[in-house]
Amino acid sequence: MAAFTSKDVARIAGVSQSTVSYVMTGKRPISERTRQRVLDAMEQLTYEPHSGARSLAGRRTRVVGLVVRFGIGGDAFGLLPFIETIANSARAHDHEVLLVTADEGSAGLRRLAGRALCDAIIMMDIEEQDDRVPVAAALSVPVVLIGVPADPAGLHCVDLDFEAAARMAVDELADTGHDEIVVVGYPAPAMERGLNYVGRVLRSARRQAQVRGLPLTVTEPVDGREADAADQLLARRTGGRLGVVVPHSDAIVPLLNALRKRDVVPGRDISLIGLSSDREAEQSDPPYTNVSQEPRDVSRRAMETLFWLLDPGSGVERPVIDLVAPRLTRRTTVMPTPSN
Amino acid sequence: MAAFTSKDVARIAGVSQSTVSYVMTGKRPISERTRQRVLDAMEQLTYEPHSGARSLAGRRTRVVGLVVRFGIGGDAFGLLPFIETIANSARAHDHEVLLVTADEGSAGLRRLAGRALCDAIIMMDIEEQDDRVPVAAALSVPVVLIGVPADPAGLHCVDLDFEAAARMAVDELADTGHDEIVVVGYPAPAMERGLNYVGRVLRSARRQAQVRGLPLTVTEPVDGREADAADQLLARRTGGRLGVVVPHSDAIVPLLNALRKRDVVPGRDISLIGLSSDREAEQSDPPYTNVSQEPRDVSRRAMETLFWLLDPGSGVERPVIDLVAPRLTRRTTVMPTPSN
DNA sequence: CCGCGTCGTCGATACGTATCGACGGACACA
DNA sequence: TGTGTCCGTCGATACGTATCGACGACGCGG
Repeated sequence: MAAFTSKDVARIAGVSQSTVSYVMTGKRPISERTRQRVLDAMEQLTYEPHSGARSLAGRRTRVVGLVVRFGIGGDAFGLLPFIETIANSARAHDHEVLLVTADEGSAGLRRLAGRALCDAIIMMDIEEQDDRVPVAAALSVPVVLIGVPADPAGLHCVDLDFEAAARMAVDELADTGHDEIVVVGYPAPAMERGLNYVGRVLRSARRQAQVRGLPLTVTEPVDGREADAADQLLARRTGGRLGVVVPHSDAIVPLLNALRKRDVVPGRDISLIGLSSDREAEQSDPPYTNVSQEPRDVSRRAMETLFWLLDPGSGVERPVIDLVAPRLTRRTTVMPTPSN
Repeated sequence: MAAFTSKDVARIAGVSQSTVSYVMTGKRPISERTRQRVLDAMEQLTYEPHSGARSLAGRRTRVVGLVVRFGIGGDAFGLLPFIETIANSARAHDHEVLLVTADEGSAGLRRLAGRALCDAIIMMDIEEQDDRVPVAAALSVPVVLIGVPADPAGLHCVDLDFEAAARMAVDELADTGHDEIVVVGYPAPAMERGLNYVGRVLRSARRQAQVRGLPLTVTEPVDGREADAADQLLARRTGGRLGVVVPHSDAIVPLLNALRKRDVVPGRDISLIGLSSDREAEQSDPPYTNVSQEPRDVSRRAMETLFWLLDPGSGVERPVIDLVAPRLTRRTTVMPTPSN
C-alpha cells in the first residue's frame, strides 16, 4: 500500500519510465514482450497512477463534473436514476464523477474549470433563463446541459422532447373522444424558477389542443393539496368526457388517491395521463397511462455527447439539441373511445 | 480564462512564487502589505490554483470520496438528504466530493486511495458483514462509515441509534396499553444483503418486547404488496390492541393507504409507528407517529468526524462509534391509552 | 557597538507523469 | 553492401505547487 510510482514499475520491468507511460497510453508502439513485462510489474505492485501528477503533466483529469440541484423544485426523486446512469457511464470510460451542488451557482462552474478539477461538465436542472449557461459557455472545458434553456449559447443540450410528450398526451385524449382537457400545473417553486420544461410542456399542450379543437385549461399546482385539486377537477366534469394531463410525476399518485377517495374511477369516470417513468406508471395502483420520461435514456445520451466532445474523432457527430422521443403506454386510466 | 499560475500572480505582485504559496497556506508569516498585494493580484487574474499540481506537491487533494449504493434495497429515496448534507459540509471546508457507486465494490476504494483521488472517504450503506470494511481499514486514507458493521475494524462509524429507535417504538406501544406488536419486515433485497440496520432493529425490538412482556412477530416484507400485508395485519387483530412498527420508511405510506382502503383507521382501530424522517411523517395523510431517522444529523456528524480525522488537532476527539439518538414524535396513528 | 533571535522573503528542489527528440537496430530495396 | 525507413526504447524536460534551507533586515539586551 506504500504508493508506487511508474518509476518503480519501470525498474522492476527493466525499462525506462517513459516506456511504462507509453504502455499505459498506447501512444507509441511497444513490443509485445516489453508490454507484457510492464503489465506484470504493474500487477505485482498493484500500481495505480497518481491522478494529480497525471492531470498536471497530461492536462486531463479523467474526471467529469456533475452539477445538480438538490433543493426541492425539480422532481428531487427522479434525480437518482440520472446520477446513477452518469456515474456508470463515467466509470465505463475510466472517468470519475465530481459532484457539485447547484446552489453554488456559477461559482461552482468557475471552480471546476479554473482549478482544472475536471475535463468536462454535465449540468442538470437547467432553467429557461439560466445565469449559469453563459458562464458555462465561456469555460475552457466542454459542457453538456440536461435540459434546454431559451438560449443554449452554443452548448450541447440533451433532454426529453417535452413538446412531443405534451402533444402525444393531448392527441391520445383527443383520439379517444374526450371533449375537454385539463393540465395540472407544476408546483409553485418549479413555476417560479422557470424550470425549462415547464414552459415547454404547457405551451405545447395548449397549441396541440387548439389544433385538435379542444378546450384546455391549466389548473393551479397540486402542491400537496390533492384533495382540492381533485375537487376542482370534478367540478369541471359537467357531463362531458374530461381528460386530465399530469405533467409532474410527483403529483400523479396523490391525485389518483384523492380521486379514488371520491369514488371516481380513472378510466371509467375520468381520464388521466401522467408524464413519468414507465416504472412509476406500472407500479402505481391503478397503473396509469403515461408518456414516458426516462431519465436513463436522457443521461446516457448526454454522456455519449460529452465523451464525443472530449474526443471528437470517435463516433459520429452529435446533434447540438438532442431530444429523446417519448413513448406513450396505454394502461388503465384513459376511457376507451365510446362505441356509439 | 487562459489559466494563470501562481507564478503569474507572483510576477504581478512583485514577489516570488513561494511567497504566493505562503499567502495561500498561511504556513509562514507574511507582512500585511505583501499579503494584500498578492491577494489583489489573485483577484485581478481570477487566479485559481491547479488542483493536480497541488495534489502532487502537497500530497493532499482537498477531495472527499463518497461511496454510495444506488441500486434498490436501501431506501434509495432517503439517499438525497445524505448526499446533500455531505456536499454542503465538504464545500464549507473547501473540499470537493467525488462520487463512487458501491457496485464497484472494494475496487472503487482501492482506486480512490491508490490514485490519490481523495484525502478521505465516507462510505454509506454498510452491510453487517461487509467485504469492503477490511479493505477500507487497510487504506492509507481515513474512512468514515455511515452504518455500523459487525466488525468495524477500527474505523469510525456514525449512524442512527437503531437499537434505541426500535426500543422507543416498542416502549411507546407498551406504554399505551397495546397487547401485541407486529414489526413489518424489510424488503427482501435489504434482508438478503444483510444491511446493517436491519438486524439491529429487529433484534432490539424483539428484546424490548420481551422486557415489556409483549408478544412480537415480524411479518414478511411488504415489497409493494401492501394489500396482502394489510390483510395479514388485520387477520391478526383478534380483538386485542395491535401495534404495528414499520421500520422501512418506503413501506409506511403504501401501508397506510391499504389500511384506509379497508376502512381501518390508524389511531382508532390499530396503531402504527414508522421509522422515518419527521418531514415524511408530518406530510403523510394521516400524519403518523414516528421515530425520527434524520439523515442530515447523521451525515453532518460523519463529516465532522471525517474532518477531524484529517486534522486531529482541531476540535475534540470523536467517538469511534457515534450513534445519533432518535426522537419519538406522537401524531395521530397510535391509539391513546384506554382510560378504564 | 556587537551578538543573537525573529520576521519576512527568496531560490531551489521535489512531487509523478506525459511527451518530445534522439538513437540504435532491423529490415527492405537497389 | 550501402542507404533509407520504420519500429521500439531511452533520456530529458515540462507541468504548477508546496516546502525546505538560507539570508538580509531589524530590534533588543548587554
